[in-house]
Amino acid sequence: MLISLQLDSEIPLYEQLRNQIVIGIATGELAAQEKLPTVRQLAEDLGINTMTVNKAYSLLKQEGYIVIDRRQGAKVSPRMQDSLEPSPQLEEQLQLIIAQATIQGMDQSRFQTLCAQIFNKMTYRPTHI
Amino acid sequence: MLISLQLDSEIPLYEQLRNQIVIGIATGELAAQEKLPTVRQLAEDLGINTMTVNKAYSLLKQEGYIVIDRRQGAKVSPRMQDSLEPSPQLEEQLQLIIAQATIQGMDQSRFQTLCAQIFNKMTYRPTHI
DNA sequence: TGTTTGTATTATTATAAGTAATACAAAAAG
DNA sequence: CTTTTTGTATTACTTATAATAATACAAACA
Repeated sequence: MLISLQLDSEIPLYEQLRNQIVIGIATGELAAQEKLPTVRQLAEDLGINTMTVNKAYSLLKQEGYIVIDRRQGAKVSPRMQDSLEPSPQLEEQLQLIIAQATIQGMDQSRFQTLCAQIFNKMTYRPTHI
Repeated sequence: MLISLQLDSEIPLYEQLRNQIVIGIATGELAAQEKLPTVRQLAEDLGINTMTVNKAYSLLKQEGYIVIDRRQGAKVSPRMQDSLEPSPQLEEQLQLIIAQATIQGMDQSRFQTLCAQIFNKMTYRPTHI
């Protein structure tokens, strides 16, 4: 999986890394059970510090996106829990985005078209038991 | 307009303030041409520093959401420019949100229902010339 | 002429980001 | 058992940002 970091971004490196891995999981570029690079390997590839990668991995682990074995390394979680209701944070973020889009003159139909295009790239399916 | 800040949030105060004003404009709670409180007044009401409010106002001004006269104070911009295409930042943020929603088990139809609910609260309409 | 407005300036404190150098425990391989 | 590789914990340092504080200033209006 290709990861590109913007060093001049206002978004912290560990957060950029976390976000791209989340997107990678959702698009299917990172399959379930797939093994992620080691923190040392990824740090070397990206030219950043080991602890910065570790911070991203720890965050992903805490959020449930990946599972970490001491020796096996980091793997994509087999599946996420189906939340019956959208998380409040998701709703807040979405409200802000829609507010900005509205003020910029984007109407609902164009917004939904954009959403549909993005959804079409998401091949992630929770592994039902 | 009611503004509530979370002091223990990881989101900076000036950014929370900026976000809530943007949402207020989109929902119509803040009408176009409406005068915002002075930085001193708002700072006192919220119990925060004047410069923190000023930072939020400066950001909103820079983004085009409000117009500032030296004596008149801050007003909601009469209208925003209709951007023909969605801004890359909007698309990036939306992609991340949809990725997270997908992994959490939310499908496209439920997502669009949520979007529709939020859109229904947005009464902002650009003032066409 | 005052008063109120946003703003510029300077300083201080606290927190976060990023890097760096190690060290350690667990697990697999030899 | 020994070695190697894994994530992780620790400590330290530098830099940047957030927030507050106390002023001061120029523009605009009554």
